[in-house]
Amino acid sequence: MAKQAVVRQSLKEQIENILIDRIIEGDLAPGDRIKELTVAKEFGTSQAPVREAIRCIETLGYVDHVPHVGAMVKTFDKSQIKEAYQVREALEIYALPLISKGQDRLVVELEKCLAKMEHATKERDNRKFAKADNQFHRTIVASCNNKTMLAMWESLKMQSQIMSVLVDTILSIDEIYALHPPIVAAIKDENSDTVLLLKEHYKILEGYWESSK
Amino acid sequence: MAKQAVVRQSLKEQIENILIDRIIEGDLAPGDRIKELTVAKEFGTSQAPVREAIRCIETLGYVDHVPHVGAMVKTFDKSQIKEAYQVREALEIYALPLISKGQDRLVVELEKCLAKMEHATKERDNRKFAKADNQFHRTIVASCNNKTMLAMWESLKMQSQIMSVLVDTILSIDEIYALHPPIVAAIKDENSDTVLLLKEHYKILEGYWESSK
DNA sequence: CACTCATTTTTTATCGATAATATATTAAAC
DNA sequence: GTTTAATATATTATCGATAAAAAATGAGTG
Repeated sequence: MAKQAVVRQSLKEQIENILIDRIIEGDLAPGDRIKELTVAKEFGTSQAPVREAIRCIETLGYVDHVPHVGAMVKTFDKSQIKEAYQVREALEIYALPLISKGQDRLVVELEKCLAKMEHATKERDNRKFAKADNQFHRTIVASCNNKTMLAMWESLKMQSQIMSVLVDTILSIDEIYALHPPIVAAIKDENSDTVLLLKEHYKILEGYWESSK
Repeated sequence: MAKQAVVRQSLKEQIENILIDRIIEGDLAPGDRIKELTVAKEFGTSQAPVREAIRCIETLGYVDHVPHVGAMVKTFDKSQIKEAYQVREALEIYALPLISKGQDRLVVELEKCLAKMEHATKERDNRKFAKADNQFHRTIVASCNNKTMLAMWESLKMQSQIMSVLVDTILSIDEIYALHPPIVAAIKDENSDTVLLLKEHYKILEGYWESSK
């Protein structure tokens, strides 16, 4: 029988997760203030666990914090998103060549993501597309079995989320999709240069927001 | 007249910095427990700011935290250090080619680091060497003007610090030093493949601790 | 009307105390 | 003597209240 894990999360943890969710999901928009006592009141707790949660999401980079004034959801400008994507690129470029031949399970995983992306493209569901796209790239980073690296990559999800908002306004969802199948094909091929394709992918993304300043 | 900045740090911030320092400097060793009220008593504060500080250094990855038990300085095993060095490598490999020709100031900076490293090597001062070595690699990452990337690189300093303890036990300080001048030379040369040398650098490091399991 | 300064309000920062939980200790049972 | 249960102790988790700081308000002055 599967062990029924009794989840006993501290208030701080629960509040932290909820706040992060709200930021990621856009319920808390960049610039919005997060007032400690307001949140505390909402959850029926005291100020302390809320404070701790806020400080943690501050360290995680979700909010800016001015002493004696408070926390507000971070506003990302284009240059910060660009920076985040460079880091993503750096990590993925490192991970990709480590994918040894015959990683069938990985290819299957990536193809699943491709299918989801394609489906979302046809439905013009930007949010779903962004999610599948993220999963695609995450799979690449995860493939090299480096938890530290994966954690770093994931810590950028905030910026990636912001990016996904831009999809289909600045960027065409179809064009982004088109960048991915060749990468999977190259992994299967073994002779192709996967890294080159990935660099191309990021170059094109960068080109888009450079042109839309 | 230069503005005299009145530094007004919150207790939480001060405590956080002090604790991080202690961990980095080794005054708090891996496995050591950090008790909230003990720290609070030491600094003459209440528990609250100490708690916040500890939670922050927890999200920063310096300590592990077990609910209702407390925080202890993280113990890194070899595989985690290996992971951290892979991330360092990934970021530096990305940054290095971006260093365009004629970055004289950068080369000067790197040569300063080389000098410090050489000096430390002769004096057999491992700590000083590790510091200069870190500065060398940090300079490379910093060169690409990506604050996000630099922040990520720096978040690994904990692991790098641990690594420095191993210098001259597992690793010979002279051999590590020898890996660096060629990189600077290659940057100056313009025709040489800097990335290849950097990869070589990390391959050798990895080889050392692989062999010492 | 604009500007300064005092006043009030809002919100964070910190405190001291209590509740909840986990660990250590002891006692009892078999 | 080992195992189980009960108790005691240590420590975190949370609370409610107060202090400190910043921002907003408003009165007075040129």
